[in-house]
Amino acid sequence: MANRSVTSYDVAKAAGVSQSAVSRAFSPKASIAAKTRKHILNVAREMGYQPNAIARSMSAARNATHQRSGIVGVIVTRLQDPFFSETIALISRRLQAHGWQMLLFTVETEAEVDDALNSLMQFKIDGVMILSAILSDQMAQACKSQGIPVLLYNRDTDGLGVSSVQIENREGGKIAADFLCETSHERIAFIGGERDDATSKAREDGFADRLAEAGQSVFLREYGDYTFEGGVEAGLRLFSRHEKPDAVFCASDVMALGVLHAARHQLGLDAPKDFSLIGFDDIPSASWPGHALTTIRQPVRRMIQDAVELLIDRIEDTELDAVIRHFPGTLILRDTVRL
Amino acid sequence: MANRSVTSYDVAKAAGVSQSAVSRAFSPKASIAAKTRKHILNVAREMGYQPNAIARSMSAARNATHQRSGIVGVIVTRLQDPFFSETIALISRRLQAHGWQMLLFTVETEAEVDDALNSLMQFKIDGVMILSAILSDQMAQACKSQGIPVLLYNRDTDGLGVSSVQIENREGGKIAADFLCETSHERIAFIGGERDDATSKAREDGFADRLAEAGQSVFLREYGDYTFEGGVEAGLRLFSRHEKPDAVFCASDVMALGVLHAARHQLGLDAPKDFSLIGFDDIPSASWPGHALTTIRQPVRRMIQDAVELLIDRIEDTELDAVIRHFPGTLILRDTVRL
DNA sequence: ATCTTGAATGAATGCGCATTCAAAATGCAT
DNA sequence: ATGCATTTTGAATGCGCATTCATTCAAGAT
Repeated sequence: MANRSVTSYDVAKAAGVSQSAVSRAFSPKASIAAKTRKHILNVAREMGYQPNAIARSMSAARNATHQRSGIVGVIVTRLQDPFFSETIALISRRLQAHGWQMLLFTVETEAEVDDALNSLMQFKIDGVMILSAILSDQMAQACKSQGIPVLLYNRDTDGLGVSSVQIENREGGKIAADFLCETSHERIAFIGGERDDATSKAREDGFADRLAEAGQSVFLREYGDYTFEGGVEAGLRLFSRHEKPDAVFCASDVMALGVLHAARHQLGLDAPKDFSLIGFDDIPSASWPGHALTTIRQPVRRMIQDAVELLIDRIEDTELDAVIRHFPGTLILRDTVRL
Repeated sequence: MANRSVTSYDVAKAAGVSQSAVSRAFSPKASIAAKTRKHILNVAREMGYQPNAIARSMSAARNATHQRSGIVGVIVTRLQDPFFSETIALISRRLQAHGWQMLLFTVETEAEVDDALNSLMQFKIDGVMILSAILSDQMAQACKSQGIPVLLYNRDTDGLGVSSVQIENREGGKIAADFLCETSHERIAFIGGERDDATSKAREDGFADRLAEAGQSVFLREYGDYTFEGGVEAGLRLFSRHEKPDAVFCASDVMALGVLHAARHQLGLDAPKDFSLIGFDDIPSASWPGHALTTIRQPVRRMIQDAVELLIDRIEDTELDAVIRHFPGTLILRDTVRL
């Protein structure tokens, strides 16, 4: 049943030319008469022929010219998180715009990244983007020796010699701290993602440092696992204390929304009446009228655009050096903080 | 710079065996002495050798045995929609659990599906899943002739002879209608996705039919483009009328949440006090305390599980017939309807 | 009409692997 | 030991394509 698919030889025979001619007809810059090309393309279309991308990349393997598979690997954690799904959607779009395909690998924990990369590498991907996770020295080395450019998105490179595009997490924490100090808050709490997650920690550190500079300290710290439910729980813990915080800074919007919903519907509190709330990311639902969450926005579009371009540039010119690019977050003032 | 990667020949030489032996060492069921295999695997590991999946699938191309690339294509629209991102996350997991990789293609409109599939097919994917979109007869034919199983998720197959896993959209609409009639609502409005989207239409039709059976009719119809903002706009239009609806059924939760936020914060109305509101999908944020949206739940986990298994079964046994599987939606009663 | 030049073409080759086929090695029973 | 059945091994092959190399062809120059 499953027809073996049409090959360039079949088309060649049908068109009365050689296989080389067929190949050339499908190679834009090849030397072939316009008339011949047109004829071949017609025959090919009728037969439903499509060059086999796999074979194509096999064949290309020996020319230094462009041994590309046309596939970029992307490794992501927490895809169900709105921030990441938005990110992936954008990456996908931009990659496609440049003619690349995306092989997407989801992992549960950072520890799985190495394995994921290993699987991906079997496909001889042209490059790889790793979102909010880091790879081991060893894998970084392996990628380098195979000539596969790596781009870390929202994660420090730790001297791995790979490119990176990231939001300034520490600065973001500082912005939040500055704002809360200036508006005379006194019992300022923090809710992180996971206790030892690098991103969360950087936001926490920047936040705590700036608070210290203002003569304050972090009133309470909780961790909400980067989920809505985690935010709810953390919020509940925070406000169950005798002395309640008058401000909460969350390392992600999803958790901040958890705090907001928990406060309103389980604690009978509200922001900004009873406390101020600041999130991080600026996901779409942060701006919904009922939320109006004040947050630190990541310029996602520009970051993704840069990330994709940086990666592609390195794929196309392997001599290029790794680039690290930082983007500042911006405070988006909405209704969850008292002024 | 870019080291040409290690091949099975390199390993063979280093291990003092033939290339065949190396290949066999990496093929679980091949006939090779345990000792030899172990030795080869050791050498390979030291050299950082990984079989090239591309070449592997090239080579396999001639044996009927298993000409697999190990890649499943997935085509999706509106990836930023929480419902789809959750779906993709689940698909990815399940595919990986079965040892498959996912080549993800995002499209803006259904019209792009054919092109997307064409791109994907160049990679000789083993199968393809298309989410909430349909493909042309022609492409369906092309897939069949190339022996690539297709699975449509949440879309009718229209006699295309491909597999499908879908929620019962008409039934879902009926459930909503039944409930609103039984609770004596009288001015029942509907908000669809796009006016001619098949899914939206099926929900609308089931809804309208059942309303008619109960001697009612759809009070007002609006369309919200499946987005939050669209829901807001549609809600605003609905409630700007002199005679306001006392119930609204939305073809998706995201739109329903738009209506809810608009009502509360721009219209000074609330559900269920001033009107009842029912969504569709049961996305995570529908259950957030501040929303507590009554909705028609899709059993996403089971649907995805079935979808992936159905597709893989057909990949592994091409003789299998296409299967169409329907899942019922369930009314999840929360706080946005008056009883 | 002849020569030169560049373009167009086809035959042959190799990318990295799995598999087939035939040869060699091993195990076992006699 | 000897014979036979198995298992293990290596050489050779082809998957579908792009490319190289040598050849042919067309077109302008003299």
